[in-house]
Amino acid sequence: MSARRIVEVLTTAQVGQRVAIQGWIRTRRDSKAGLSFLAVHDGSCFEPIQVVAPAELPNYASDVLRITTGCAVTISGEVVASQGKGQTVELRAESIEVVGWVEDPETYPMQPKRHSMEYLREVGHLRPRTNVIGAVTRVRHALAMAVHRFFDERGYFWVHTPIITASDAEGAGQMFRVSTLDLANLPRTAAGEVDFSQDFFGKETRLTVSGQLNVETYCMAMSKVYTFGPTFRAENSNTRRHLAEFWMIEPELAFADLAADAQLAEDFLKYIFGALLDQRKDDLAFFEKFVDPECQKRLSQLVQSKFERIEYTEAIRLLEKATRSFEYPVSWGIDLQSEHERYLTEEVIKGPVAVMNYPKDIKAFYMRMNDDGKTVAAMDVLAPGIGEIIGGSQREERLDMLDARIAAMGLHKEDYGWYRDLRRYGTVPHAGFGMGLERAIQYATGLENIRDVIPFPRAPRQADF
RNA sequence: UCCGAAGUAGCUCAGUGGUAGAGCAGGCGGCUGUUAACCGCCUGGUCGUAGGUUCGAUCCCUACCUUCGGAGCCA
Repeated sequence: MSARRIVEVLTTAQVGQRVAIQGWIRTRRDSKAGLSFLAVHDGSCFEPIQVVAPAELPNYASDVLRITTGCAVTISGEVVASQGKGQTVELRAESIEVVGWVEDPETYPMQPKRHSMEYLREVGHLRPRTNVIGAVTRVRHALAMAVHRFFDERGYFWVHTPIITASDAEGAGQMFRVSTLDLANLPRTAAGEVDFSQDFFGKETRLTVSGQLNVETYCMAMSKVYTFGPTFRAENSNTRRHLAEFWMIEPELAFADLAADAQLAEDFLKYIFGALLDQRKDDLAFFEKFVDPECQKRLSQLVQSKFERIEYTEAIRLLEKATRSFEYPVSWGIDLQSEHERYLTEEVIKGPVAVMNYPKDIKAFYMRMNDDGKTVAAMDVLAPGIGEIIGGSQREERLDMLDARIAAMGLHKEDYGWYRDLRRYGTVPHAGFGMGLERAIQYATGLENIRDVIPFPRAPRQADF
């Protein structure tokens, strides 16, 4: 009998059917009525399956009564209607094989009780076995797959932009160095500087902080493209919202302006969160019950809402006439703080909003200069409960304007040779945005610390597992 | 990096200037178609590290390490 996933047994198996399952023990409860109850999970769904193990099993005393949380098992038996409350069907075991024992149950780090998220981070290799991390894993997968479906259905091509880059001019953010040089014995130039010509790539290289500049090259040929991959920041950020390694989604759309970009962002968010609501009811119900009572409501409201659009200048005006006070004072030209964004989306608009056309001095060099000469075609999508969830812009497609921006920001245009070429050869208006996958998962689940929504968090002083 | 808080049993925590307890987990027994089961007994800790004050420190002081929260940066 080949094994079935537990989700199939719970949802599609008929009473009377004989099936086998394989998984890990959550809990064991014994009844002197001559049976034991085993809760078994295999990751396929939130609910474990209840296995009833009768004392008549030949290895009941020798094996079943020694089973502890964490043991791996193969169990075959008959699907029966449950006599107890809490589940409709259960598996009446005809054979139980313990595939892998827990060698020291007393010190097995996972116990059938609620652990703190901090503790689970310390046992990152075992935390996937918990309810909460299992649920995160399924939610993360569902969102990632929805991202790919969304773009695929609309004719976008997934472009695998490089992880390693020789460009140190990608924009803000400290970068990790990539080198095979012997740190204890660095080659030096005559001037005494490190001689990177002897390094693996013959030049200085680092880990990418964004795939955007690279994906723009494919946008200028494939029209609709996106990146979806790991991104790295060497900032010494010690917060619950930052990672040194995270996954980012960056679509880029040719022959498009800022309005089209904002519409794409709206359609995108509604699609991926709608898919999540549809596919992961079990996990979202868990998050709603134990993590964040608002999470499902927040998602369904976003999916059903019409996103507002307001100008940055209008946003400032709304903030200036707010009755409440802010820690950071508001005036035209400032970058919006988290408290400002939350106020706009939660108390003024009461829904998602795209804030458009920001002052040029607080935005990146590649964003398109508006005719007013003061603002650039940037947009941030703000959502209740989180603030900024997406940031994007129309890109500067005019070479002379781009060069002026590069110069004005103290950058060197010779560092942007291939990027400038895109403006010299068949340039077109184009736009795109970026969204951090982990931020989206936090939004969906209500989990407060970003280190709990990525399998193996990388942060300052944290690279375990 | 800055500000604040915390590090006591496998886990979650309580506690006192005279070297420590509870619940859960684990072991044994009892009971029960059980639902993080329940009841009894037992096992289990050089109280983050290094100094200092003191007759004596887990408790007071200093430094360091780590974690958590906030800020900055941002996704």
